[in-house]
Amino acid sequence: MLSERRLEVLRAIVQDYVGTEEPVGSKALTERHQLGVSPATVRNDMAALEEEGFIAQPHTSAGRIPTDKGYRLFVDKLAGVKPLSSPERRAIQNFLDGAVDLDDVVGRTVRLLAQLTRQVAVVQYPSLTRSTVRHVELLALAPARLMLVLITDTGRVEQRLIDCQTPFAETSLADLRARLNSRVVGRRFTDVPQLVQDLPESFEQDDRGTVSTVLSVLLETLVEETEERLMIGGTANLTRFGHDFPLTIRPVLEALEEHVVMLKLLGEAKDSGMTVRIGHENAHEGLTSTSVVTVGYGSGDEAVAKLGVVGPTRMDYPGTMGAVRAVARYVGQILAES
Amino acid sequence: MLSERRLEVLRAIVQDYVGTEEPVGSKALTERHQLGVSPATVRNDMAALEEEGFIAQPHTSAGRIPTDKGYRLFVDKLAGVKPLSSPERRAIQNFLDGAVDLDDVVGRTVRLLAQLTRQVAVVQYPSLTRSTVRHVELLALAPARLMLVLITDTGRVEQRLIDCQTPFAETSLADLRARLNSRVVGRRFTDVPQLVQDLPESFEQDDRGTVSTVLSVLLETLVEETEERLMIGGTANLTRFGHDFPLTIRPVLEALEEHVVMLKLLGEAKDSGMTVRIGHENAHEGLTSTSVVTVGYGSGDEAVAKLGVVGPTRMDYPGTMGAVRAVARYVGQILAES
DNA sequence: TCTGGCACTCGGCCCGGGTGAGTGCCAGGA
DNA sequence: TCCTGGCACTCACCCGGGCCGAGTGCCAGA
Repeated sequence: MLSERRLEVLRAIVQDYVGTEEPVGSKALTERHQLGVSPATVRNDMAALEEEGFIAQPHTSAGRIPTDKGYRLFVDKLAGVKPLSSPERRAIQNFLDGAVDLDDVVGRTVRLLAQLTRQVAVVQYPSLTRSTVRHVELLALAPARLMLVLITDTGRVEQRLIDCQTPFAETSLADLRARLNSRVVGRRFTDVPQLVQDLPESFEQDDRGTVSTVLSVLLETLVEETEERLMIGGTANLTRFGHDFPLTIRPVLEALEEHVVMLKLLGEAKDSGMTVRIGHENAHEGLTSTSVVTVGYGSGDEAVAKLGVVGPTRMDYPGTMGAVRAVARYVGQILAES
Repeated sequence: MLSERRLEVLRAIVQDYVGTEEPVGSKALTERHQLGVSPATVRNDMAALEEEGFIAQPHTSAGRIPTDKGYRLFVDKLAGVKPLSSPERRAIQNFLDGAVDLDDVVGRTVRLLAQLTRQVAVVQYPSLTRSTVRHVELLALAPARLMLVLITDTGRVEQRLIDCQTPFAETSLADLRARLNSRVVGRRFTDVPQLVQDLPESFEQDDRGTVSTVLSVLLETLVEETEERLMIGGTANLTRFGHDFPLTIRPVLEALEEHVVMLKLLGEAKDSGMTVRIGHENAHEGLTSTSVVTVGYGSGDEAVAKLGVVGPTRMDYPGTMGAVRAVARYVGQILAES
């Protein structure tokens, strides 16, 4: 295994490279860090680190830069999570407290995270799958035209139009509304199908068709809307990516716009705790030169969605992880209050 | 005024420059276009065009490139709007027909427009100001907690939580709901304040406070949500912008993320017909090297919102204008159907 | 008014030398 | 055994000079 000092050298290399964005050499290292040994010794350590694949040289006679494997070791063994300063915490709280509805909460979170980390922020809307029903509303827009409105405990609202074959009496509508709500309010979305299964039978012959239609639209909505939504911001920070722009940035922008891709990415992360995926650890090929830091957040103990940032592999991991974790906590609090 | 031929030369310069992205010289021009004159003559014309500020030289002994003023003349006098091919039209219609709700319509429109023009697409959600009310719903979530849901004729839904000081009987709630709807359904949002002004007076003393609260939240929602929303896509196309990346692209990304800025931009455009703002004609300084093509769209005769694209000043104006106009028409149709 | 000719300009490219950061290796010392 | 100073070597980068060619402006003649 690598000696203590070699790990220390790796840490120093990562820190310097993240700071300067330039390959770091042995002399510069000994000058900037108190390693207690000479450049020559560091060179030997570097040779060993390179042998093991933790660092690499862009070309002969250049300094070293960390590889994905090197960052991985750094994140796992060498880096802590840097807590935010109190002013930063206060700023977060103040900023999030001003939110008026769910869209606003998510929007503010994205902006906050992007600004704090100076990277691209990704925030998933609270998932319907893990949410519960706050209310189901049925409105008659016209004699044979209904609107279904679904409200979740996280404040999300979904609506659907329903065209019925036959008109539906206002009293029956009120009846259906009441029965539907008494069954599903407070229940999880995943349980709804079972809970409403036998509902049509309890209605009169004439209304059964319409009731079935309404239920099928409701179930459809549940399935469709289980596809999660997300919001992305801070893409301007991509310009701080590196020198060789167009080629690096383009696939990243494309991946970010494909929400399906991003959702898959979030889905692959652990449900609880922080996940860091570095460079080629990301399956999507547009993101192989980026690192993704994600964490779950929720209104209670349980995570209802995830948020995170996408940045260059040469990012400030401790700082980023600290910011991501802190933001997730505060968003959780805000959601719990509303 | 400029002679016919000089205009022709300008047109040729714009076309070639847009195609090649390189300064165009007199010889190349005569070779690629049937101008019927020699390079020397063209040089004289170019000198005149430069004198008038329509074209410029990046440096001595280089070809000419159009200035903003040159593009302006091109768009106003020389360029038509290129209609789309029938396959393209069919593709648009097919793609948009699959949309299930308003979010989906807007989302698909953005993607479509971005793909068609290979530029950044901006689509504004149908405006509340110019919309009419389809339905107002009031739900009792708890004895002293209501939810207000506002549904527009374009399918947009807004909701707000209301905390009341005193509980509100279900019958009063139904009463309020009915009276509210009978007054505002089918009316324009801007007319709502007047229409509900005297509503509290018609209620019993006990309920007046709550009714007032509800109304004030309703009016607040109208004001707040008159701030329009928009969706943006195709930012990956920014990478095709030019050679000198980071500096060009960064302010554009920043402007695009500031929805307020973009909304202002759309607001400055004409309500009907197509608007093209070229380079420095855009007030926001992040966008002075871009051109913005916008057009209003709506479910009926009247425009309810705008959409458009943001691209480099050296864009294919006829093609872009054709695509923007066509998409706007089809979106209008889709909205009218729903 | 257009044309061909001509001299001129200047950015881009290639080449070659100098510079310096950084390396690998080795022999000597703790 | 491990660390250190010394040394030769490599190679990216910078800089200046020279060549090339596209493109220009001007002018005299048709």
